[in-house]
Amino acid sequence: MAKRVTIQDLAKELNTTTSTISRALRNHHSISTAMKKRVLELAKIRNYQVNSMAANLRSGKSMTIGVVVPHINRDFFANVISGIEGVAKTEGYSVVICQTNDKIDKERDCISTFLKTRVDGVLISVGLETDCFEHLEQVKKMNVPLIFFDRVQESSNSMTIVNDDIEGAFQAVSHLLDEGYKRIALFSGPDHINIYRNRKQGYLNALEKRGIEIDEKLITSNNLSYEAGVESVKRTMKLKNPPDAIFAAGDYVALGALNWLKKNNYRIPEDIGVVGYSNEKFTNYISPSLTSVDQHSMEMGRYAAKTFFDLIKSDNKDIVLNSLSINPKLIIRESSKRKTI
Amino acid sequence: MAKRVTIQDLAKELNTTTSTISRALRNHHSISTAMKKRVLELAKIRNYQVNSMAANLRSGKSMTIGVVVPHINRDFFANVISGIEGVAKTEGYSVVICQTNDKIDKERDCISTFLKTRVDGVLISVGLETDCFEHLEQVKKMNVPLIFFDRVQESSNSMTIVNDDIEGAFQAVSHLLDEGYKRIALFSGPDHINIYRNRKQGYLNALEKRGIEIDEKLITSNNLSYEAGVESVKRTMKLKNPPDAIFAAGDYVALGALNWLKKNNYRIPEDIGVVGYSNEKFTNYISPSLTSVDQHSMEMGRYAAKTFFDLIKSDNKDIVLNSLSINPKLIIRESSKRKTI
DNA sequence: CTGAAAGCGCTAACAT
DNA sequence: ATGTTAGCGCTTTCAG
Repeated sequence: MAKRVTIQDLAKELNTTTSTISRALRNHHSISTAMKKRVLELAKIRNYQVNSMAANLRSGKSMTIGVVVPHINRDFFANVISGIEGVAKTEGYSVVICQTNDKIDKERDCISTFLKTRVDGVLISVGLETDCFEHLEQVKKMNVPLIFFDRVQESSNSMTIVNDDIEGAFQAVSHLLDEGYKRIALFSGPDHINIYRNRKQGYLNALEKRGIEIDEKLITSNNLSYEAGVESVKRTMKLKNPPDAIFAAGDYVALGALNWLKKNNYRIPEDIGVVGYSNEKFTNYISPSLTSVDQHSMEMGRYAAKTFFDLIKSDNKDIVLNSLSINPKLIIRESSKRKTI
Repeated sequence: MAKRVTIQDLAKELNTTTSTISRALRNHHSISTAMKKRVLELAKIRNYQVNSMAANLRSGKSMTIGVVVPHINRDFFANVISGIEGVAKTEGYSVVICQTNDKIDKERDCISTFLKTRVDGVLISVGLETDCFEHLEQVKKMNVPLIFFDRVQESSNSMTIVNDDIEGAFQAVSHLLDEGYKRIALFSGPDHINIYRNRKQGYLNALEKRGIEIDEKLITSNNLSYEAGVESVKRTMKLKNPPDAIFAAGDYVALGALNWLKKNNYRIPEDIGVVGYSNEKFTNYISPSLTSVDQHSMEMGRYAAKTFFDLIKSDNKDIVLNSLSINPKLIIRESSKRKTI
């Protein structure tokens, strides 16, 4: 690798010192306009690029936020990331993304890398497997701001940006009831993850409010994959008393269920209603289109990033920061709309 | 931010020097096992984390690969990234991802950030807008290895990892002809992007081979979005002599077309066949399921990463590295299978 | 407005 | 097997 141009090279060429070059490049007020102009011009000609490693080592900041998500190829997470990137950019920060595939080992690796590379903050949505938080305790121990979004560590006193998942699920299930469905199954995820426990709670609340008895047989917990949806619906529909609607805590699991139902000649929404969660783009593209709960993912990302910047800018680190909860929004589509019957 | 533990702290505590600590931590052969043990133990107790910024500044390597892709929420790119990450990890490298949303401005930003942070190499799939390559010339000017995958800069003499898109398209269109379709429309992307020009070429070759005349009216170029698919199919089906099949150079544009056709009561594949490209996961989940061309995305990522490591390990930088072309694979699904008619 | 000098935390010759 | 020393490229007091 050829030698890169440094501020020393520029200094030598302009018969000045590195301090002046450094200041000029960063538009410091105490440098004459004439000098700034000369420096900027030469920098351009010589194709100078600041060495962030050196700058950051010196300043003690990496100007980088680390983001940990289970899967980057989900619209929900991709949108959150876009939200984060937008805010980060205006602050001159860059965003480093790391995906865990819901594996706790990969999550540990990500955190470890972030700690070594000295990211200035970690924004994370934990994986399905994550029920132990030592690796995250490390982050706090090293005084790196840690902000959770969507899937959070509740035992922590860190900032969290979440949806009101109880409300989202409540709306979804209430909507199904409004449409005349009587026996609603729940496909959810592991209870140790806040969002799934809350979506279950919303489901329970909605049924309770209408005085409908809970049937534990209709409640399934799985990993929310497409395949899990196929599996669960197959089992559930075999019950003596099968459901006439399914509320799934994720869009992929809902899709698996929906496709199995179609293949087995159930009419949707006439015979059975289906509602998903997260409002992935495909929900709008399949047929019947899938009713789902939108989580304002981009907003969530923006808030998470803003929270980080508020945190590092506040001089009083001891203030108790409230967690933020965003109201989700039910998007009603064909898979649950049988009012006309 | 509290002071982080440094090797100096460890050195002081063990009454030795930073060199010894540094060597012990990196398992240098000239350090006694006893000392290594002491150092490792203390490091663990004190929760020491190497400061990569300092280490990299000193060693002149960042141990980081920068990956630039148009969209992270596409299965194709997500899989390529997974492939890259896998190889990178075995080499002790980390991967930094940056998405451009197909915008050239964002692409420039990404490259600029990567150059500043001194990534050791750049792997890129260029955006739809990218028809000017100054920002990429910069990379080469700074002697940073630059490797293209899928969407490449052809004028460059950099390494490229691509599919044989001509072959992929040829197979797809030949398959449609085999199924008895006569008038096949092409929805492709801008001609200045290699993959779209090649997929068009494959389409032309397949028709030519069967002695079918090309009808320019059946050839559309758009941005390959879902919406573009809707728009294009609507226009194309209004032709006096509409097509009985569509070969789309992307899955999303194919999906837009397919949904519009369904909504307008065309039977697929009976009335009209549809084939997409990239084998996104959803192609398997929609109905009718969508025939598509698999690009061996994960493999492509692995090769791209391997190429990078080969490059930095080879002492003779002047060897001419051949570009790599991977054979795509047609996955036949319901949307094009009407043989039984 | 500009320069001199120290040092961020680590690595790697070059000693011993 | 360990220590000494210099320095990666930059920022930032402190001096002038």
